[in-house]
Amino acid sequence: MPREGQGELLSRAVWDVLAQQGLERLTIRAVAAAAGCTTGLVMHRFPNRRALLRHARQLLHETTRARVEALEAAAGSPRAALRAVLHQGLALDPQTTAESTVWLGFLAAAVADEDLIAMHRAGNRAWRARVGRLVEAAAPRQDPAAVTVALITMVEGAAAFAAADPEAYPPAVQTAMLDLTLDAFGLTDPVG
Amino acid sequence: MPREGQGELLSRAVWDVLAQQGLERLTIRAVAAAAGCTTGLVMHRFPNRRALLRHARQLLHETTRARVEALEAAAGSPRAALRAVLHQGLALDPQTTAESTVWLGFLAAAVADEDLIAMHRAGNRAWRARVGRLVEAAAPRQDPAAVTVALITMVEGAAAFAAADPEAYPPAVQTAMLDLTLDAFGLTDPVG
DNA sequence: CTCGTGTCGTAACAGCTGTTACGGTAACAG
DNA sequence: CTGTTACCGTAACAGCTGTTACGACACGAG
Repeated sequence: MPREGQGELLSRAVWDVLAQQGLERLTIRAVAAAAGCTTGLVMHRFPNRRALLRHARQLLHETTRARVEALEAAAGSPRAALRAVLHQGLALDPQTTAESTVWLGFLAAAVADEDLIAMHRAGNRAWRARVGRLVEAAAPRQDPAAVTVALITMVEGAAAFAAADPEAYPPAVQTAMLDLTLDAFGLTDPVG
Repeated sequence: MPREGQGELLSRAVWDVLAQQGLERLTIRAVAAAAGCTTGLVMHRFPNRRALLRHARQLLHETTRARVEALEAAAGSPRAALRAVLHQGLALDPQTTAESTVWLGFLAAAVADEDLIAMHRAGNRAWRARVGRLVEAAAPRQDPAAVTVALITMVEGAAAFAAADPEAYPPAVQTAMLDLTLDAFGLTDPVG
């Protein structure tokens, strides 16, 4: 029996319930059912429901951060890195669409949870700082700080819109919007 | 006893609970307490909880739409109208900040509610079409459709970020971001 | 083998949930 | 005044919630 990966298993079950059934049905019994176990294992692994949500939230943050760092390391130029990092924040496939829904659920749950809102703020400020560094390295035409805020709010809003209405915001629309904005900010290399 | 305004009174109570206590504590008893009545009045006015949420959701949509239409009618030019309409979508004061939180709560609740997600899509598409008309009238440098998507996703994302972390996204940051983006899209009049 | 320990399923608990049924009461018609 | 009707507070119901207590089982130590 895996003792190590069960925290992660339960956190992924939290994601599944959150993405498919929403925040209101995010109960311990639903999580246990999604994980294929009983509530006994859940309560044995976590002291209470809030701790389970915190772990799932932090694991989501670390997962996306690892993916972003890999993309950033694999990019050939600062501008390519910026585009790749922003690109993965959109809702372009079932994976990232579900992630956006889960992220939104956690944010809505954070309204009444002091720990969740603190985790959101820490993660969001780190994300903003990371994109800010990439923007500065990419040398935009305008103020890098304002450009950074414009880009991250746009990406997150687009992911939320696309998750809630995939037909109205298909991948082509999202990528066209992102590339157009990057170009308007002078963050794309001239074609040639 | 007001028979007419009680639906609106209860819907505003729904907003209050949603903004201050979050989606998880949005119970009929909490709504009744916020409205200063008992559950009997709530269940007499609405057949069930979902109908109450639907009414509150639709009232929020109509409220913002009326405000947007007034701003649009009062603007002197298409570009001024566009900026005013986008400006009111940001979270710049307690009023609009709470609205953003409530909007986000409804969107999170819509994951498991077929009616709410349908209402969101209808409202969002109407909003997108409205901004699209303003963008076209304002004659941007780039593709109006893509510019429209960029602007509405950015505004909604900024409102969500600001509602969740007001210190990191003060009004000056949001407005600077919006004006910078409008300028980058060629949607601001030259200063003179 | 026995024993202890960690793991986890089962069952129960109190509390809260949406919803329903019922009773009182105010307003209004005659 | 009486009777009717709509309104709404009170109380209850079954069901679900998070959490706890307890027992079964596996497994390694001695």
